[in-house]
Amino acid sequence: MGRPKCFNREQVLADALPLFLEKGFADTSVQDLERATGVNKSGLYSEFEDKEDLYLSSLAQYVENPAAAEVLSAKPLGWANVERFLRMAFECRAQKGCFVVNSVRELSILPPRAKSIITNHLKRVRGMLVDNLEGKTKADPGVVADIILTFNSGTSLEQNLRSLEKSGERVDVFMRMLRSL
Amino acid sequence: MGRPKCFNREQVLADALPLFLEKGFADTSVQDLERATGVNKSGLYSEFEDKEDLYLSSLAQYVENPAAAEVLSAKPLGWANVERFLRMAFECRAQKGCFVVNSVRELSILPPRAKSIITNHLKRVRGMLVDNLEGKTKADPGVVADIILTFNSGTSLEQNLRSLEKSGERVDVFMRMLRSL
DNA sequence: TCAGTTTTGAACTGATTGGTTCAATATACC
DNA sequence: GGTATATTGAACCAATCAGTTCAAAACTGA
Repeated sequence: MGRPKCFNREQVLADALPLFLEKGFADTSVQDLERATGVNKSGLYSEFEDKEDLYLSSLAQYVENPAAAEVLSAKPLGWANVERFLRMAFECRAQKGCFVVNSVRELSILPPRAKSIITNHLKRVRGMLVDNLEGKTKADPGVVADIILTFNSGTSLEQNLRSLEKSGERVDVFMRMLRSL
Repeated sequence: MGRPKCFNREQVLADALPLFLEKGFADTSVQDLERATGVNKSGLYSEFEDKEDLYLSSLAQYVENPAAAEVLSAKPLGWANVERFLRMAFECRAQKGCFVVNSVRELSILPPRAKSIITNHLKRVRGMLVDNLEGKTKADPGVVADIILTFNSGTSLEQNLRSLEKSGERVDVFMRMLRSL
């Protein structure tokens, strides 16, 4: 044994996340990451291969967050879960949008693994949405799930821009639309 | 008079646009812009103050594009216009999403004027949507317009990620939802 | 206390960034 | 054709980028 490292991988990822979330990959410098995490370059590069690796690890940890999964698998399945899922975008992640959504915008300059992390995650959420919709709508549950995901992406994106006021009413009306199908 | 410049401002903006659209502001270098526009640095810097100015000018020209305005002001106003507007996202801009939507993701590192260009544009489109919805829905037309804009943002964003197959069906179902309100 | 092992901070590298400078060049007008 | 004026390309700049190196420091186990 030697000197123990004075940082914790998961904590570093958690500290890096809001930075990547706000500035994206390209405009976040390693120096920024040092400041935000409190870990020196040599520390970071001993734990992660490069900036891309740190970003991907941060993204991977983000999608492992069980919050969304919990909401969508609460019994009994149904519209109530969908509505809670949509409202999470404003409340739970009241920060600055969703890391996954923001990453999509930068896909073209991110390593290919980013795309697979994101598509896997979306596939999982879509599946859970379908489970909640099965038998609850006359329309194709897959298509409805896609519409919900699209609406959610739009919502997350707009958090970079709009004030969140009155967004509750938007979800109200959107849910009425969904239920009336 | 002296030597006439051998490039055209609007053409430069048009050439720069797909580059900014794909890679965003931060990851597009001036060298990239030279290549894409065929105009040398000194040419670019004689026409534009800096990279931000070029980006903003490109964005401003983009939102002046009359395509969306034409679709939404075709007589008679109504659902058909809304549907055509939503389908434009896949067809007309079959490229890689909407410049406005992609800019939102980068707002935090863009000059403040970007935000005002974008909010102005969204306000205009929202107004035109409301005009098309007035009297056509029992719900608040403003809220419905917001939902349409949110859905459209989501759609544009996902063009960075998904294949466009079956997206037509999504619009079909979404329009049914809207009409049933 | 000391040997062995690991982390750390700071200095360093080469490439690239946005932006400037300026002499050479190309044009228009007379 | 000559002259005034404007554009051009290439060299140049300081700052920053991601990433490396390594000696000094800090810890463990004995």
